[in-house]
Amino acid sequence: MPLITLPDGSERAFDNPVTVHEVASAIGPGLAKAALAGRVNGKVVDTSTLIEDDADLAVVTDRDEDGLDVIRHSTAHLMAQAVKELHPDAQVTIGPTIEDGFYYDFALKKPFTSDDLKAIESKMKQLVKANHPVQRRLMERDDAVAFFRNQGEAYKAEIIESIPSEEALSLYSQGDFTDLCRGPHVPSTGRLGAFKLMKLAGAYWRGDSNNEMLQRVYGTAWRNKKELKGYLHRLEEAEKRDHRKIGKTLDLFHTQEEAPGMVFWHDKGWQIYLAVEQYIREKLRVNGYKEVHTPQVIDRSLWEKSGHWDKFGDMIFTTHSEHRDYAIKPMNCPAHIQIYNHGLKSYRDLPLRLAEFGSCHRNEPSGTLHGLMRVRNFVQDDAHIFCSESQILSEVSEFIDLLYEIYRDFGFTDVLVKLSTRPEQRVGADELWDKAEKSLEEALNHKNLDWELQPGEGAFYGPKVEFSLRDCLNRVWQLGTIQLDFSMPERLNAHYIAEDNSKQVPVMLHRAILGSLERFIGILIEHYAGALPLWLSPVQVMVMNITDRQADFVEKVAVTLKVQGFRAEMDLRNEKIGFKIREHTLSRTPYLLVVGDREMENGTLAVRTRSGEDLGSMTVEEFAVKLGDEVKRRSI
RNA sequence: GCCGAUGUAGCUCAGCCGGUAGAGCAACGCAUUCGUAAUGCGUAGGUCGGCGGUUCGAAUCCGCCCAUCGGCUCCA
Repeated sequence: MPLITLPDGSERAFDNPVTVHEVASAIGPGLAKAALAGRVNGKVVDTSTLIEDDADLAVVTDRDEDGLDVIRHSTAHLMAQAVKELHPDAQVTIGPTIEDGFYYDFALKKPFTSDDLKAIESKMKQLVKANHPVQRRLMERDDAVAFFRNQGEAYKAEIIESIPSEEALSLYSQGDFTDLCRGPHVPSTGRLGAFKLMKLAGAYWRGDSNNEMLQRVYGTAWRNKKELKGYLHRLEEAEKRDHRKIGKTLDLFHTQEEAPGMVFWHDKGWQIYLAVEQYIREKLRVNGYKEVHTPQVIDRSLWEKSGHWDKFGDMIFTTHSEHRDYAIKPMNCPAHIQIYNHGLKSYRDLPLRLAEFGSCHRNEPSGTLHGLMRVRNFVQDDAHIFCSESQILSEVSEFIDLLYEIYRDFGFTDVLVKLSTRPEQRVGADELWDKAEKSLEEALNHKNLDWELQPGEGAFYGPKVEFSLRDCLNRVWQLGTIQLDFSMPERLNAHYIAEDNSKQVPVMLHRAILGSLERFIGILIEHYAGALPLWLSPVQVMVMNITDRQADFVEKVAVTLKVQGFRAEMDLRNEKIGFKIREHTLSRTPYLLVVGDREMENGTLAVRTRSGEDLGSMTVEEFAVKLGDEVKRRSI
């Protein structure tokens, strides 16, 4: 006699066990028709699920987030069904939902082509029209293994074998297609429809690069056609923000075949770079860091001692001279320890914070390079803090404050925080790791941050916290990090004399806020779609004449602004003013100053913003004050 | 590194079945001196990513390499 409690608190009693669908029908035929799944005591289940005892039930429709997830998951199954019908020799593996959609991995000798994708999509549409009921049934583990082996589905059988034996296995069938799946799924294929197959990709079986590569098909799925269209439109808009595209059109930087993964900064891009670097330099100075500079080419013996040669040898660029092997430095830390080691240190010297904008090279695998986001030559706002164990918490804490302050200045508030703990391959005693992980966790909680744990993802020498932002296509990139290191100072003989006159090894904190400046600028460009805040804009002001008569006046204005430290340029070309305005608006110059006879007579400027706003006329002095104020406030 | 796709003028792109390349914008020249998102006319510009092969003949077909793009793996 189940008593069903609905989300609005109302209760309905039934004489016999009922399915979710039956409850929905009892409430109303409209709801029954709209039901995609049910949420029984918080767990999402099929509409065919039988409820035997008293329970809370919410009927899940497409207006529910869980409903959308069910749609996506079922669309993945629909795709697998279509693939099996078109390519009977394909083996299915896994097909989860992801943000905005789903993917499914297939094992198939012949690579899919984009034509195959079209064919699969049409087949999916046919299957939707056929409106196959989706049926769930349970199967014994051994039977299930036999069932899938029998169908030539070796991967599925392997998955089942890895599922704990006490768990019941559910199989879902639609038409001739049966898949192992936890579910839940929509009641029938006719409930799907707003989907599109997006791209093909390779993916390793079980995410392990030692395994064979499968073919992954990505798709997107939505509640209805309108939402799908909206999503595709958002994608198109996002692609316009791509920093590689903007970098080209705004003439910021380029890359070329002869130097893969390394950036040729053009003058405008370099202005941004310098503005960012100068800003950070000032922040570091105020916050007790000492800026240093170390060699880019250092004998390999130092990297052997630090342990990097062993672990990352194949990713270190090398060079040699007079029978000596050198590494082009992949990081600054061993060099900073050399500076630390120069002269005996006392506990009174700690914490010692050494910062460097050091150019580092890493031979990243070719397939991973990506615009400014993943490069082989980069500069970080890198620093190493040498401190005692008792100073860790306060140092980490202060670092987090500084990081958020800086992100805010750049206009970033949506920061993802992750704590990565000890990996399998590591150095250092477990007690040390316990302590290190705990102090990071403590610092994060102390700051009331939402953070995610990434077990086993720490560096080989210590745990770390990562701070990430998303790019225009929603891909996550790590920028800031703070990493505890109990190992390298010891390996490289760093010491200090403690209060009790004993010789101690300092703890080293590796930390960066922006991370690689290249990547950070890539994120900046995308975040602002090229229209950087005034203080970062490569050209802040463009002064333009209407006819040749005003050329001298324009030049005077431009020089006046330049002398005051503004990045002002002038455009004296023999072009119509509309043409010039259009060009400099498209190049995202924040302020456009127009000088005609009228202005020249009054000694003023007509001020226009890149967003098309007319700020009226003002004198150069007035404009310079306004500009200076805005730069100082770093207004966005 | 692995899987797949792509690579034509400075940029964006066209070029069917093999017959020695084409547009728009930009550039350059001339005219125009103009008031807030494109003035008109003209000129010039390409070893079709590289190397090799098939062919009477290759941007087009085949092979290898390089780079880029989308993923996967990796990321001190």
